[in-house]
Amino acid sequence: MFPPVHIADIAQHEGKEVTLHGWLYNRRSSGKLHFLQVRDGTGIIQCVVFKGNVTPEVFHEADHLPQETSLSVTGLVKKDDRSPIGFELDVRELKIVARPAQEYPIGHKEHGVAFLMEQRHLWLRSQRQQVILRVRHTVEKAIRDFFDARGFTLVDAPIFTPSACEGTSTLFEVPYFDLGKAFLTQSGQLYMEAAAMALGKVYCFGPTFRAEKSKTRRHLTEFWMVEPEVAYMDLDGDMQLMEEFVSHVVQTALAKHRKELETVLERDVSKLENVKPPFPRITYTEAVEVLQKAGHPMKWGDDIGGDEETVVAKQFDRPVMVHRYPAEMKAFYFKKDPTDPKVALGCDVLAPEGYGEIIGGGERESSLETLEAAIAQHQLPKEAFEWYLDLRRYGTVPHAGFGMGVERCVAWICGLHHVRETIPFARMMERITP
RNA sequence: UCCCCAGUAGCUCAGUUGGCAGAGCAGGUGACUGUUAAUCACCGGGUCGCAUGUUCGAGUCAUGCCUGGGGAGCCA
Repeated sequence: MFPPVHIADIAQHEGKEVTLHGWLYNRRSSGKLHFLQVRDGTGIIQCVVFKGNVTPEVFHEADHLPQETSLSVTGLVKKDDRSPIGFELDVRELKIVARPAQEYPIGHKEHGVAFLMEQRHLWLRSQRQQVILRVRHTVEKAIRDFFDARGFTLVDAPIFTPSACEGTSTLFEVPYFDLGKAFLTQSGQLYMEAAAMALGKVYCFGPTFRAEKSKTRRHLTEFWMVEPEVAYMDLDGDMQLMEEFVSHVVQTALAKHRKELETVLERDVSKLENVKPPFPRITYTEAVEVLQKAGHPMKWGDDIGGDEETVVAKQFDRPVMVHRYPAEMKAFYFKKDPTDPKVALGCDVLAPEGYGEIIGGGERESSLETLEAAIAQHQLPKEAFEWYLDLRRYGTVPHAGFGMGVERCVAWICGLHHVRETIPFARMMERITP
C-alpha cells in the first residue's frame, strides 16, 4: 500500500502506471466510458474507465459505486487539457476498500448551514472545507514562525484558572477537587506578563473560552488566540509589532494559497495585497469624529460597536489601528496615557471588509500603586491578584502585548461569512456536537 | 438576556381563499465513447417540529413549547 502516489504530485508520474488511494468524490457515465472523480486529500483527479481496458466486472462496478466509496485505482497517468489539474488517470484496475454502509448524506447540491454543521465530521471532506483548514494551518504556522524568528519563547498558559483574568467576561465554571471551582481561561495574558519578566519576549498560543451568550458570526465559545508579551516595550512598539505581525500572517497565507482562495473560495485577493505596513493609525477620539461626520449619533465615551467598526474600517484599504480608548472602557491593567489620563494606552486592530476587531492589546500598567488603585476601582478581589502585583513589586518595567483571534483572522483571509467554518469543530452557544 | 426569521421526502424548497401531499436533487433500474453539479426515460420515497384549540374539514388559522438560523449586547 505504501508509499502511495498523491494526486498533488501526479505530474511527476506522467506516462507511468500508478496506484492512488482515495475516496470517490463524484461519478458520471457516458456509456462505454465512466468518469470517476477521486479525491485523496491532496487533490481531485478524474479517473477514466474505458470498457475495453478493464474486465466486464470492473466496468460494471465502476458505474455503480456510491459517493465516498474508499478505493484504490491503478492506471496510466495521461496529460489532458480538459482536466482542471492537467492530468487524468486511464484506469486499468479498481479495488474497493470499503463501500459506504449507507447513502452519503452530503450531496453535490446545496445544503443548509444547520444540516452541514450537524454533518461537520463529513463536511470536512468538501473541497471548500479542505482549503479553509489548510489556510488555518498556514496561519498557525505563520504565527509561530513570525515570533520564533524574532527571538520570542513560546510559553504555554494554563487552561484552568482560579478567577477571571479581567473581571469582565462570563467564564465557564468547572468543579476542582477540594479547592471549589475553577474557570476555563479567557486569556493567558497575565501569565505572559510574568513570563515576559523572566524571558523578555514571549507568546502563548492556545484555546480560549468565553461563556458569553453571543450568537453572531464573529463569536465562538471556544477559540484559539495568540498572545505575545514583551518587556521594555511601549504602545508605539506594540503597534509596530501588531502591523508587522498581521502583514506577515496575511502575506504568507496569500503567497501559499492564492490560487485556492481565488478558485475554491472565490476570494478577491486584491484586498489582501494591500495588507502591508504601515497601517493607518487613528485615536478613539478621531474615530468618534469620523463616525459623527458619517451620521452616527454618538458622543465621546460611547462604545464603538460592530456597525461602527465597519464604518471606520471602510475608510481604509488595509487594517486600521484604533488607539487610546477611554480608560473606563478598558480592563484594569491598561496603562493610562500620561499626557491624558482619561484614555488608556490600548490599541485595537480592525480588519477591513467588515471583519471587525482581530487584535486587542496595549501597554500594561507598571506602577504598583496605580495598579492597586485600578483593582480597587474595578472592585476586583485583590487577593486573587497578589501574584500579579508581585510582578510590579520586583523589578517592574514598561511592557506591552496583544491578543489575536485565529478564527477571525482566518475568516477575513478566506472571505468567509462566519467564523464557525474556520475551526474544525466549532463550539457555539447552541452547538457542541459533533 | 433581548429582537427578528424558519421548521413539509435523505437534502434544498413550493404548497394559492382552510378542501386528495408536490417539484428538483439524492437513491434504484436502464440508455449514451468525453462527462465537468453531465443528460434522458422509468421506479420507490411523508409522524407536514411537538402539544392543545377553532372548524364539517388544518401543512395552512390561534396559543404554548421545542429545535435551528440571523442580529444586538460583550468581545478575539
